Amino acid sequence: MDASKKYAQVIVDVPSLQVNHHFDYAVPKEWQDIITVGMRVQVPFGVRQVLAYVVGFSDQTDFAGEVKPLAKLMDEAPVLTPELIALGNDMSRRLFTFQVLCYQAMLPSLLKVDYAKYFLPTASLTFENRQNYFADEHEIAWQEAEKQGSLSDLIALQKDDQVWVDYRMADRKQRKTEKWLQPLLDYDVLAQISRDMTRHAPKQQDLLAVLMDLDGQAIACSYLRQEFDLKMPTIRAGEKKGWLTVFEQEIDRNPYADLETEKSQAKSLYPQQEAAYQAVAQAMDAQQAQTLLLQGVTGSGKTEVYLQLIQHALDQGKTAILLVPEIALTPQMVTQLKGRFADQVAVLHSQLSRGEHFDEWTKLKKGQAKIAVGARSSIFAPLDKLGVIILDEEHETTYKQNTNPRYHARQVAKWRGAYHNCPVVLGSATPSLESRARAQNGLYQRLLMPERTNQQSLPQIDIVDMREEFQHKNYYQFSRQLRDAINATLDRGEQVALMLNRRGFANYMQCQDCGHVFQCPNCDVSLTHHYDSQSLQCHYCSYSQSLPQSCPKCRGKHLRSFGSGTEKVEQEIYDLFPGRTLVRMDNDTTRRKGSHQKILDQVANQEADILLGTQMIAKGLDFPNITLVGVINADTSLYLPDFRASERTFQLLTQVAGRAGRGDLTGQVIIQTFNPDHYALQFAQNHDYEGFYRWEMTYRKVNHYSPYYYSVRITVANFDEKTALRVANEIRQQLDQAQVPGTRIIGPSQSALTRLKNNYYFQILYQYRDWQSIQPVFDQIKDRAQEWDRDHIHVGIDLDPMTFI
DNA sequence: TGCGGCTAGACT
DNA sequence: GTCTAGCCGCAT
Repeated sequence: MDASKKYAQVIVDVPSLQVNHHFDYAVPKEWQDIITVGMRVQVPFGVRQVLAYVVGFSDQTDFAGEVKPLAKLMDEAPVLTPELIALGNDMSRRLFTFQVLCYQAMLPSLLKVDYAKYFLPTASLTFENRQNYFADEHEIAWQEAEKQGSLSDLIALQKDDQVWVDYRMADRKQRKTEKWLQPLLDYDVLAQISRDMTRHAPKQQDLLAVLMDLDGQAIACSYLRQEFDLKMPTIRAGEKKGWLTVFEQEIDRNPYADLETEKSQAKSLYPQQEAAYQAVAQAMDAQQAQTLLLQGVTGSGKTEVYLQLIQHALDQGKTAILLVPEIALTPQMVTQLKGRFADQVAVLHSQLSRGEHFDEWTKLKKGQAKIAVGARSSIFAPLDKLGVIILDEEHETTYKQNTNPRYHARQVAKWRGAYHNCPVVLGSATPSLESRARAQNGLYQRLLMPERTNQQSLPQIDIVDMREEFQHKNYYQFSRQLRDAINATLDRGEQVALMLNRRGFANYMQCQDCGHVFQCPNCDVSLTHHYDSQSLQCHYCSYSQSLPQSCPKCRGKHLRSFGSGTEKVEQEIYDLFPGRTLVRMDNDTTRRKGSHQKILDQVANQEADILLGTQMIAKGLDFPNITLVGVINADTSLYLPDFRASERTFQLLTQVAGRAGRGDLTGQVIIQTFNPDHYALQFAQNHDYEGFYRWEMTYRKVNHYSPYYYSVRITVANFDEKTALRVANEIRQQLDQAQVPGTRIIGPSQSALTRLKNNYYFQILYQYRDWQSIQPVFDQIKDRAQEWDRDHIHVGIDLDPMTFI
């Protein structure tokens, strides 16, 4: 017995400030040898039973009250490693959120539990009431009572001691099992039984023969049925005679069982790839927790470098994580990975069922798979001995979670890299300004891959001024130039990809005559059109103006609000290009499982002439026959009320341009815009990331934006507008009073979506330089949030937000 | 005095 | 987050 395991320290599954610390429970003696840190347990918590995570042990407790014992162990093996427990602790403090939410974020949803309550009769329940409420049932689910309207009656009966409430907790984890049999007797004994059998029993004889063959090995019962036509009754009969024993064996679901994979070999690297590979491999060999920024143009062969780095980790007896944006996790990509690493890789993504997700996770946990590939949350893959962590398309904003815990996978990656002494690779053609700047300052090592591996030059990019189209009375969303180019491309038997830029859903106002976009005089971001108040508002500061009638620049009267309304495009394609086949790829058409693959197959088999899609088509598609890429509307992402709007647009355009000319054919790109002179478009046209970086850094510096300043976004929501604003002002005051040097406070201002779910939203933007210095004041705000929450005033803290809507 | 509604604070 | 003891106000 282990005396130091007298008490278990647990974090309960209750996301609330008052219980955001560990509780001590007594460990029953019989569990002291099997319980470990990281297991899930069931504990009595007040009158309820709740789930809790074991985070530590001690042989004494500070708690003065009655220490209750653990109720149940939920796992045979821990689900969290000591590393992940420490990470969750750090994360929660850093992000001003609850520890338990961090643990939940790390685990497959199948490891959550469902809570339920049941009414059960006591001895004093009257006959009449039993007839009335229970009828033939021995218990009534709380939810059921609620539905049938008998809840208040039953609660009354509870007070009268006629019924009691049973609090239950049900594990969602249910392993899929199948029946196996274990032979119990030796060959000689079985042979003897076989000889001694007097009655005519052919099936039994067959069974004995199989058992002799097995030589003590366990086997799936289903195998006996398939191969020897021996069914369960026969086997059960053998069990009764003591020949064998039947047991339930856990099986793995394999979501990719039907995926055909071709074994792929490591390709030889080009010199630029080799140099990048060597730099990372060196850091891996030296066990250095270094961050490397791999800046390679689209088509420069980053993926092959990743694959070989992962191979290097495996060769060292280590493991690896590869993060990709969800959108890039196409069946194509999975096939490629499985081809190289077969069963060594576990792929985690949102289209897997809960069970499948859990099984993939389990493979990592058990060490059956050594490589985790997936979207954001895969950064928590339960792997030991990490050799390398790679984030592909590191600039993608989807790496930041936009619900609590609002973590950024890049930040977590660096934390884990430091823990394991392994390098973190950030790959992108268009790195985030933050990462690029860190490379500039020497915090990251910068690796360049400026050439495409197919030796093709980057595609020619043309910018079309849509204002002119408008003036020539072309009211279609297709310019004459794009129409001609589409026709020419299709006539050559090649394919076209068209991107509809629908980022975000804030509406900005633009003059159709001169392209002028209404912007905030204070903040240098575009104003948002609020339909309810018929005004233009800045939601950084509180600037507001009534809806203008004419353009202040050219006096034109054709003002239009942009942001959505792109449904027409599909119809226009049918009108303008009759007889051509079109496939659409957006959130609506790819939601169903396998539909993504179907669309891609259609394009690959050239069953479709035109691929029309949202941002989705900008990422990771590789079709040699697509030679023309058209961007219908480059502007929508340019005028989001967000200081990163230019950066996003530049990245998006560069990426989508990279889809053209992947094969031997030369690519062409046409970008339609009302703002042909905007620097994001100009730099994208010239494939000039460095130029964009320098220009954008100046803008960020002047306006105190990231990476010069970091920010925290505080949101306040309440059904009453005045209350929300009052609390927002209170918070503003509190921040003012804290007087942290080097900080700036903007707002409160109305959120772009003023009223959502019948709540009014206000936000404050707090710009800071050093997290340590702001921690105290935000801890205070977090503490008060509990009070406000009681009054349904929801205060949220988002560290380094990615959106401002 | 008895009750319903509400809220502060406990939950190991 | 969920629960309850204990408080208030109101009706008896």
